[in-house]
Amino acid sequence: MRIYNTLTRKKEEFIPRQPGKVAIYVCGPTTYNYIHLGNARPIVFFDTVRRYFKYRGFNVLYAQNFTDIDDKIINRAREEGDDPLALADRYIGEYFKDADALNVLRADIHPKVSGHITEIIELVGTLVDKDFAYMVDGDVYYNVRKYAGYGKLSGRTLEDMQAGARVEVDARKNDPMDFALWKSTKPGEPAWDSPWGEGRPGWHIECSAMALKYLGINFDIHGGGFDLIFPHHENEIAQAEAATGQPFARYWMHNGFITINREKMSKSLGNFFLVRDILSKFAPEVVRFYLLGTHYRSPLDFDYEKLAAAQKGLERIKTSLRLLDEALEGRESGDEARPDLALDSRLEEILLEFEKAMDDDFNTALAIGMMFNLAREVNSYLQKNDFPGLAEKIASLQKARQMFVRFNCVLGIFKTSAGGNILREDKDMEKERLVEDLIDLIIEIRQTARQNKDWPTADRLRDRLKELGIALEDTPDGVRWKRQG
RNA sequence: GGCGACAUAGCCAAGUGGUAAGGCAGAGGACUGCAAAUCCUUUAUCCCCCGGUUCAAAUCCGGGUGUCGCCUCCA
Repeated sequence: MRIYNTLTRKKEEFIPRQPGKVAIYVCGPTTYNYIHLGNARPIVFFDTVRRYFKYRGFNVLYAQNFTDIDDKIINRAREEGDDPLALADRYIGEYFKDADALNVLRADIHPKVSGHITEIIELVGTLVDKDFAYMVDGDVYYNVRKYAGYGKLSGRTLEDMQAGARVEVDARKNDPMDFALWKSTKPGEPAWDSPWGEGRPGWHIECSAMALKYLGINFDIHGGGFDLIFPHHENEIAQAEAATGQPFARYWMHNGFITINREKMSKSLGNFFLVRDILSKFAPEVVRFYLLGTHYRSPLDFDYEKLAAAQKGLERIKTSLRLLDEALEGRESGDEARPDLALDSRLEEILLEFEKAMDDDFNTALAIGMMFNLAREVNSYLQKNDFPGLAEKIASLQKARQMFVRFNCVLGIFKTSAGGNILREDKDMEKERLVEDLIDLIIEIRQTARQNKDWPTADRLRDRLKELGIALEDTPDGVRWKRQG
């Protein structure tokens, strides 16, 4: 497998710290609001990375943190008259609602800052002891001039950064780029005792402390959005490597932004779309499919038209799955089941291409292309062979179905049951069943009309159903229906 | 001011030296009572522009134009 490493600016062969194991840390959200689509991209992408490692047989240790102590949370809590930690907790709950909907698997560990104050204080203490940090009025700052590697991730020198002169000058700091490890308490803020007085952690120290605690030194992959390269990840490296004297993480992966009219989606610009608002208009599988349709390092421009186009594409894959299921329904693979050699070798090719795509820096866009190729092979085969008439040769079709499931295991687009069946949204199943029965009834009536060549009635029923979002399809084997829009 | 990324058909989007995946939209055909779905065929002589390297470049190098990002909270 090859991974683009921000640290070296090139694709490198992935060599795990320990054979067969991979430890991944991804920077999670600061929980003071619902997540927007820009937040969802890394969540979905790195979930896919993790799934692929598992698919490749790795033992995966996956950690994603929550920042539950932060200026923005404190401000928000003040506005709402709430307790900051309670507010953060509430939004962690909301986060899981959105992430679950997008079929994001739970991380092995979801550490929170508030639960790791001891580790953080210990790490800050080490940095102070080793003279990488200094105290001013109860604040503790990291001294960037003491760490020779500062800037290696973002590819800048301290001189480069200061040329911008956008850093506010704080005379108390040794260098304008020095950043807070520990902030002294202010009235009304959550605070903890420390050797430097009451206070709370700075933003960057938490990830160094928690990643070191759970994943250890020199762990495999650290991920997050491009905007975290500097200063967040640069600072994480400076803290961890100064404290341990060892490399922090081996591979740094950063996803590109979601844009709106080619401009970064961000809270400060106010051009963001909340995941739950999008999910009120489109199925979660469409959103996930859309997010994975572009390579993770490229920007992805969002608007509802593009989501609609993705929905139509996904529809094609679902149709193929449905046709396949219909063809296989009631058939068991027995002794008479022979593979179709031509189809088999095509399937094999597609599988290899899929894995090759994923091996090459997680090229999910190409991988999805392979899903379309698979759909075309299946559809074309069923068409050519007039399949429901053929009792044998189902072995290859079963293999094709298995491939859909395997691809889905990695991409996580459809929710699947334990048996690998791809399920539809299973809310309100009872109502659902009634609706289905009613539609079947209407279809029966329409079939009678058709037998009587009463086309106006038949067409009217079909048109009315269409208005209600139910599309009918007449086929030689009977009538099929599906939801539309 | 410093650093960096990107520019592929009407739209979205892979492809980083060997002669342009895939999807959406469009066109023609098969199938159909008409549709839908599906299948088949078709849609970029060419990958922002100009130079260079090479037997060979969308892909490498130099220059230009444009768009975006980071340098401040941000996924």
